[in-house]
This record gives sequence, C-alpha cells and structure tokens, in this order.
Amino acid sequence: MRSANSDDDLPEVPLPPWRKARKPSQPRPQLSRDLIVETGLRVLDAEGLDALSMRRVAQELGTGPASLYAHVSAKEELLELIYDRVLGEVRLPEYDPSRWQTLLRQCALELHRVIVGHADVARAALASIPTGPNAIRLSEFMFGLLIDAGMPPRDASLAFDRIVLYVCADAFEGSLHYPRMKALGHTKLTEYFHMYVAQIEEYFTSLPPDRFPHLSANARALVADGGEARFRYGLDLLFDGLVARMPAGGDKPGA
Amino acid sequence: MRSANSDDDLPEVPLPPWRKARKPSQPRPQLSRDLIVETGLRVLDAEGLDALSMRRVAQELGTGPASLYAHVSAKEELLELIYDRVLGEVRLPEYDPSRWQTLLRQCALELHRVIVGHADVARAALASIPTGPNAIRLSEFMFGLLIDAGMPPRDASLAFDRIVLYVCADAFEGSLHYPRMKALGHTKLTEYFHMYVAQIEEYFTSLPPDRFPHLSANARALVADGGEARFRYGLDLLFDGLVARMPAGGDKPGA
DNA sequence: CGTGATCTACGAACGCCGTTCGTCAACGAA
DNA sequence: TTCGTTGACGAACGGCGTTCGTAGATCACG
Repeated sequence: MRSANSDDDLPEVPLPPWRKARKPSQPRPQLSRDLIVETGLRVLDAEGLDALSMRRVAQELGTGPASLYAHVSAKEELLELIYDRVLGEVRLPEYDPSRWQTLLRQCALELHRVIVGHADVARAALASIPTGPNAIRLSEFMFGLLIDAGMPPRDASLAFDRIVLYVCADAFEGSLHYPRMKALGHTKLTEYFHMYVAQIEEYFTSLPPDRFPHLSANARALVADGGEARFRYGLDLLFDGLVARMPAGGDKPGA
Repeated sequence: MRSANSDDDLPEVPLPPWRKARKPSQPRPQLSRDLIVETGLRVLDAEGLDALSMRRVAQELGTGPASLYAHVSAKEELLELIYDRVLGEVRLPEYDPSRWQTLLRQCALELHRVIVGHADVARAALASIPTGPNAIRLSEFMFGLLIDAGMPPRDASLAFDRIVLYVCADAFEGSLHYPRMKALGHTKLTEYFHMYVAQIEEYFTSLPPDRFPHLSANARALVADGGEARFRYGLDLLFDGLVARMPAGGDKPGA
C-alpha cells in the first residue's frame, strides 16, 4: 500500500527538476471507442460475457468506469459495438445468385462459426437488434441472394430473418454451457461434455417408463448428437423448406 | 404510512394482557417454494424479467432476500422453476400419432402462445435447460409423436429439439421489445410498434443505394410482416423439411 | 415433560454492478 | 492570452445476488 505511483500529492518534497510535470510523453491515454470495443472483446473472449463489466473493461485500460461513458452511451451500446465488431470477421463468398443455396448456406455456417468462436457473444447477438455496418453488409448479401434468386421481397425478408435467428439461437444455446463449465471448474471442454451428456442420459433413463415411455426408452438417442450435428440438422430443415418455396428451385445438382 | 400493522416494536407501552405475545394465529408466514415461484411469476408478469430480483420477490412477500434461500438455491433455480410453472399452462391435445403433423404444430403454437403470454419469460426459457416435470411432460408428448409416426429416434430427437429451440428463440426475440417499450415510456403496444417499424423502415430507406441496393429498395417489404407472421413462416419452413424426412410423409391431406 | 437437533426466518453485511455528478486538466479557437 | 469545450476520472448512489450468524419454532426421542 505504499510504493508504486505514489508520486502524486506529497508537495513537501520539492520535486526534482528533471521529470517534467507528470507523464511527459502521453498525458492522455488515448482512450477511444475502438480501443474500448477491442478491449471489451478481449475480456469477453478470455473470461466470458459474465465477466464483461464496465469496470472490468476500464480496469483493463487502467482507468475508472466513468471514463468509458465519454465514448459509449451505455453497456448495451458497447455490447452492440462488440457484436458488430465480431460480425466483421465474417468472410463473404463471391456473390452469385445462381448458386444462392450454396452461398446462403455458406453464410449461415460462417456466421455460426464466427459467433461460436467468441465465447458467449451469442447472448449479445441475440439480445441486440443489429444495425451496425457489418450487420448491414451481411444482411445485404444474404437478403440480396434471395431476391436475385427470384424470391418475392416479403418472403425473402422473412426467410433471411428466420435463418439468422436460427443461427444465433443455436449459438446461444451452445454458449450456455460456457459459464456452466466455468462454474464447475472444468477446463477441458470434452471432459465437461462427457460428464454433462452422461448426466442427462442417466436422467432420461431414470424416468418412470410407464409415464414417459418414449423418453426413457430412447435416452441414448436423445443425447447421441452434439452441437454441430444438431445445428446442421435444423439448418437442413430450414433450407428444405426454402428450396420448396423458391420459384426456380435450388442450385446444387451435384455440388 | 401509519395505521396498519404497526403493533410490533414499541415496548414502552406495557402490552395489554389479552393479545398474547405477538401473532397468535400465524407466527410463520408459511413461506414455501410454490409461494415464492408464484410470487416471482406475478412480479415477472407485471413488471418484466428485469424487475424480477430476489429482493423484489422477498419484498412482495414482506420479508428479506435471505429468507428465500431456504427454499431456492439461487436465482437461476427460481427462474427455472418459474419457467416450468409457465410450461404447466401448456394444454396438450389428445395423443394421436396418425395426425402427428397437426398435433406437433399445435404444440409448437401453444407453447409459443403460453411463453409470449408471460412478458419476457422467454429469456429464462432460452437460458435454462429445462428438466422440470412440465417440461418433461411436453417433451414426452412431442418426442413421442415423432417416434410413433415412424421417425428414427435420433432424427426425432434432433427434430424435436430444433422445433422447441425455434419456438423459444422467436418468443425471445419478440420479448426484446418488452423492456425497450418500457424504457421509452410507451404503454400502448401498437403505438410503440408503429413507431419502431417506421424507424427501421426509414433507416433502410436511407441506406446508400449503390452499396446496399437490395436493402434500400425493399425497405417496405423488410418491415411488412410482424411477429406472428414471421413466427409462422419459420415454423412452416421447419415442418416442410420435417415432412420430407418422415418415412410415411405428413398427415393433413385436407385438414 | 424436558432437551437437544434440525429447520426456517431474517437482519446485516460483502463485494459486485451500471450509471451520474462534479471537478480538473488539456486543448483549439479567438 | 483567454475562454469555452471536451475528455478523463474519483467518488458516490442505489441496486444486485449471495452468505453468515443468530434467533426462534418444531419435532423426535428419552
């Protein structure tokens, strides 16, 4: 409680003449919106969304929480900015409406990959109504594919919206395990999942077969497929419906 | 701020000999799990999930927050209990696997209706991995329909899971407007939505047409359909895919 | 009829949180 | 040089989930 950085106050010592009035090179820490967003994302990646507080970000920047509010109106805005920053990592394929199905699918998978790659950012994704530049860029691409493939605008709007919702929802559901894992002290992901799956299966097995015949008899099948398979299955369902609704059908005769 | 129930404390008055030592009839407020859940749900319905704190529930029960922890291990458990309590309102139709499509659809719509009917309980729905009795009851019904209609267990497991996820996700997305509306001081739902839609449409319209041709040109279509239509559209997509995967096809030749 | 164990209620406190206010230093324009 | 503006930030406010210690009621058992 004594040593470091106690050169403030204490005016009784004459203050040696070299060492010009505190912090000669960088009097301002050059705080900025981008720096705050980047720092927030770093905290989120490293410790999860629960650890992402204004205070935590400020601390990481070596300042107090009040300093952030000059650049960000509220925590909600910071979360939206972080989410849009994450969306910036989505790589779009080359635009080609004749291959709309392939490309749209690719977009969905890529979006899912990026979101899942950033801890539980999915919670922020689902909670915010994204209007940032990267969100718009992605929307224009996906929505445009459907329009240029011949879908009526209202249908394209609905379809696009449902796909994004599904992708985010699945990522969100998966991200729920993230804080749970931390809470249980597990550090190995596979180990945690093994335990979790075994637990659920045992629960289903233990159900009274007379009242829950299907659940108890199929406990194994109920936990058989993990996150990625579940995600793809639902995406396939959606795309099946989509192709059926598209005037010209889907692409992908062979690949 | 004076009259009722101020007979505690104040020991300077000798305490008349009738009126035996404070609270003769109900010395215990009969706090219980169910009462806490019911109270929590009441707070949630009336003021939203953000207002649902341990302190708020305790206050509603005329006690302190510590008292709740004898019946509920944490806030998360309380939320799960409340969610399962809400699931208890889901009314299941008569079981008939030959009409699986109709009944499963009916289940999804009913589940959606019930969740949407309880403010933003959807947030708790999506965040919890439901294992309560009412969740199991609903799962057995929906999963059983798919099994008895001839679906392989693993597919049935995935399909059931995806449907529930979609229903909850849509309800959740819709519930995001709930706190926003409150924050903006709106009390009329239609009025708020009118404003919101107009705002979004204007935003899309204002986008530079050279960089976002599809979004800016179709602003009207992008906001044309409200929550219920969006929900049904996505559900239709899912069921189309489901029917295509079902060995015997779907029911509903006419109705 | 004790009497100790067990359980419920709960006041107080801890350590977080998001946000606001007032102050103060630095800076750009006049 | 002066002054208004702006960013940084210490301090504080009110609220949160949760824990601890205590006190009283309840009950099984001697």
